[in-house]
Amino acid sequence: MKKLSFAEENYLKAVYHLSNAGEFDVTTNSIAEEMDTKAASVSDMLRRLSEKEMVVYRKYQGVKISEKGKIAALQVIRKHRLWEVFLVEKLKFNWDQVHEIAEQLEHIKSPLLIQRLDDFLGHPKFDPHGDPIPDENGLFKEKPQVPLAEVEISGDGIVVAVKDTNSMFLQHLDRIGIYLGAKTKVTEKVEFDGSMEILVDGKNKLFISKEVAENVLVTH
Amino acid sequence: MKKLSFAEENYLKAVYHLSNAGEFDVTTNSIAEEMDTKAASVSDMLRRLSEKEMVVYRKYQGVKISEKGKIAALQVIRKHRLWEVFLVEKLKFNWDQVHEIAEQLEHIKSPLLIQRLDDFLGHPKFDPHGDPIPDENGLFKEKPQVPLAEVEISGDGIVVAVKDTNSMFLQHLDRIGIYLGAKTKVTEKVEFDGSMEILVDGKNKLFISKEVAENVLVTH
DNA sequence: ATTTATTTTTAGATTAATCTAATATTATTT
DNA sequence: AAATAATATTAGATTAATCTAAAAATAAAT
Ligand SMILES: [Mn+2]
Ligand SMILES: [Mn+2]
Ligand SMILES: [Mn+2]
Ligand SMILES: [Mn+2]
Repeated sequence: MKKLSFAEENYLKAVYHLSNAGEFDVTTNSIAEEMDTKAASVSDMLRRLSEKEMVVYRKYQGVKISEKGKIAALQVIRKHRLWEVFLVEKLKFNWDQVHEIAEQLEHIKSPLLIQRLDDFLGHPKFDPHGDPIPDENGLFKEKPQVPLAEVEISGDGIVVAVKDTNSMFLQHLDRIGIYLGAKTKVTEKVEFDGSMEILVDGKNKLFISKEVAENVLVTH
Repeated sequence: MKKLSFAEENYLKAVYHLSNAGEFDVTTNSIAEEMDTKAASVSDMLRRLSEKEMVVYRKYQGVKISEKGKIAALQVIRKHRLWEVFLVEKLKFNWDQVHEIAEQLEHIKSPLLIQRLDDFLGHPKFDPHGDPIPDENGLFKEKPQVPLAEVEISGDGIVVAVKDTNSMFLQHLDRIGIYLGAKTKVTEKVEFDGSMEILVDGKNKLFISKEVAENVLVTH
């Protein structure tokens, strides 16, 4: 099994994520949108990934990631998230600055490097956005988590992850004072527009929009 | 100025190194040999780099790196060497294991990343092989250095760099006990084969071959 | 059940990077 | 100075990854 190109790794990651870790079939157009490319390019790449048995592809029917593909995708995801931890923990980047750089670093090929990096970082289990880091075998467990938007009134929680990792969104969270580990209590829910009032760490009263509520994930 | 491809960066680095930092013209064949590729591929790439004004290329006459090209090459070299320091100092790699990985890492594009990495490492001036690390402006100073082979008998020195960074050579140095910072005294020189006897740190008597003597650089 | 719209694939081009084989240029030797 | 050898460039293919436009398949609407 020859090693994958950057493009192939990126496609595999997209298929993995869009299928929710391999559960559903994924459409050509959804991949094109996710990767900001054209459907024609996707079809072509799917044919090639299929020849390498990284995906199960039936023309016009959608694509599923194979076991082999899932293993490869999870290693790329592992690298991405470990590098993000490195950037935040060691190089003092903010969590909104690390994604693009990790997109590059995730393609560095050296199992030993990743093993050493993992050691250096103390085997972190989650990245700066609360996403779980797969181990060498692709295994990981996620924290149970639910969007703030779905928490019932007066419900408590702890922020454990963000769904969107867009830089603007993360900067907004910084500005209003929401961070991983923050304690939340939903004090009011507005039916009309999905916005809500929450209490952060028992002291900061915040009004957050539906968009924010849907993209902040809490556990309790 | 659009950013350079990995291939372009690698060619630029080769031209820079082979020309001894831009002093001489470089031949097509020497680049082909250095990069383990074919002369035809080199000609093609030189034409393209020339269009981008990264090199001054006269067909059949050889190539010189331009000022623009030198700046680009030095930034890649800076990244390569900083990453090597990171791998050795922080991830506990041995100096013979870092080159291939740095060959990949040197192409990551993020000025901020390199600035932060440099901070994190404490602004090192030399890499694990004793090579100087250019600053953000491409400036650096090398230690005065001479191959052990050229040191006269009974001459003292300190090992400051290695000319060859091949893994086998570095492992050999590890085995016989030569390392950066070691104190050397030439105790005997054999005309016949260029080998010599040296005293390391005033206590270890070593016989070293011409090959070793030519690739260990000392200062005094 | 047709027709229409949407989605997906294929056909044909393009660009970067590589190769082999053929040609051209420059250097070296008679 | 001509012949030969060494070096370098071009011509023509190939592969990966992308694109636009055309064709094919599937889904939705009449
Ligand atoms: Mn990310
Ligand atoms: Mn992340
Ligand atoms: Mn190196
Ligand atoms: Mn080095």
